[in-house]
Amino acid sequence: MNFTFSNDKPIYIQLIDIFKMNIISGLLSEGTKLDSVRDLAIAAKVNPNTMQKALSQLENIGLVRTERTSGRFITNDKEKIILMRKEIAIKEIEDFLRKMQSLGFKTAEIIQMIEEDKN
Amino acid sequence: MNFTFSNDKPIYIQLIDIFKMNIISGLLSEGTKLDSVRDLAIAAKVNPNTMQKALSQLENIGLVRTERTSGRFITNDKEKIILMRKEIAIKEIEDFLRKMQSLGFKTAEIIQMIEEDKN
Amino acid sequence: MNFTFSNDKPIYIQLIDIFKMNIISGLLSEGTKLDSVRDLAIAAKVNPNTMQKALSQLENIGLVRTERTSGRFITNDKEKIILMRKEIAIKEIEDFLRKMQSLGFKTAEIIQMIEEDKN
Amino acid sequence: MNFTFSNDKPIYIQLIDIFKMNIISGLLSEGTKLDSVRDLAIAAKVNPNTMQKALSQLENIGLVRTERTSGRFITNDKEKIILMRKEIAIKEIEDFLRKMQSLGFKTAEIIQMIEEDKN
DNA sequence: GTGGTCTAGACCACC
DNA sequence: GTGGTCTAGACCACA
Repeated sequence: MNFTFSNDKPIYIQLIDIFKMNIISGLLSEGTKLDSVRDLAIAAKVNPNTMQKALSQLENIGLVRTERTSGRFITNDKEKIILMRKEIAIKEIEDFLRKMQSLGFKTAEIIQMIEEDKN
Repeated sequence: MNFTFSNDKPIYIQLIDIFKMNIISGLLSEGTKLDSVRDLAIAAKVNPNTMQKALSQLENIGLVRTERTSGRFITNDKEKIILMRKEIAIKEIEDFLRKMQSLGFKTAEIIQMIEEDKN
Repeated sequence: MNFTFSNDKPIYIQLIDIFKMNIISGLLSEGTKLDSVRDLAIAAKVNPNTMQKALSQLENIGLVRTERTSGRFITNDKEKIILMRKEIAIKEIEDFLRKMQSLGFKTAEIIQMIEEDKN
Repeated sequence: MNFTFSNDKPIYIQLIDIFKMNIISGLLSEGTKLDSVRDLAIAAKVNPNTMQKALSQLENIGLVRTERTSGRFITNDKEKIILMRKEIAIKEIEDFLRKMQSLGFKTAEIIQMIEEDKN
């Protein structure tokens, strides 16, 4: 797992995003057992409190489940993961289009630029 | 000029963005004299120092020129403005594509979703 | 660190210069952790905001790196420091020669005067 | 006469420097009649008050003499001009050497860099 | 405790 | 009146 941080957003937010991405991409597949908070914190070179905060938010969203005695696991709910992927995509697209439109680009232009960027 | 702020980003950053957009959109055309710091601060319902901070950063980027005792002006450099629009667009597109790709979407899918969103 | 100010230049500019010189001279070596804004402000007998302004400009130049909650550090990039020393020197030399030449001195004369001054 | 201004120093100071340089270089030779404040102000694209301030300081130093009815003249005192040239040169050299030495350059290095810059 | 942001209000040089 | 600087002091998120 690749942990690199920018400093324009709180680290725990960036941790959450990293986990989300790794779950969606399948790098962390359903049911996988996570390392301990302490080990994860060490791996990410982050304060354990920060890692803790990220994980508990992931738990709130339902992407991670805690079992008191045996540790934390990625949810088994495959539907949930697919749904989240869709939700994030829609949000990203809308944000993107809104920004581009306020820059004065038409949808056709935007698509063209994406086509070009592909190369 | 419409000043409304969210609270997820510092006000001075939002001010910078507002000015940028107004410059790009042509609402503030090249060479225009800006109102005084104090007046702009009043208009935005913001402390003069906050407005000053935003404006001096705009000056650092080269979008605004300060004449010490006569006021601030939008750059005359039309090229610079066009360039900035392009730069912002490219940055937005790349960010967007990177995110979408790490969500596992192919360019074709992305374009299709944009097409659909249009409606 | 010796903080004394003249009043022909803004304090924050003088602070920047002091830090630069201390970095170049090695008094603040690469990677060093700086004291907190508040402590530095006290040491320099200056308002924390003023110190902050100086430090954030040093960050813009890339001489200082900020870690959001753990403090500020001198860059680790030794090359950058050497480069900066060189840049400042070149700028000073060019400024100096330009002035001397517009006073009507030839390079040979200038060098001779420097030689004499040495004694 | 070439009037271009930076904005790191007051304009009237820059005006004074420009006049000094032009006097020393001989572009304004001894005894020359200056244009009126108003015309000079127009030529320099500067507020007449600013030009006035510069000229009266030049008068204080004795480089310019005002004759109530017929206008302002560059001093006839050639010695004074030569002296001033020398003074400025010495000051510039000392400033320059002080700065270079605090950057850690030895006199020999400085001279070498000047030699190189010459090309 | 750390940096970051913001407000309020003052003073200054310059034009 | 203009921008620029500085102080004082408060509040916040983050670690």
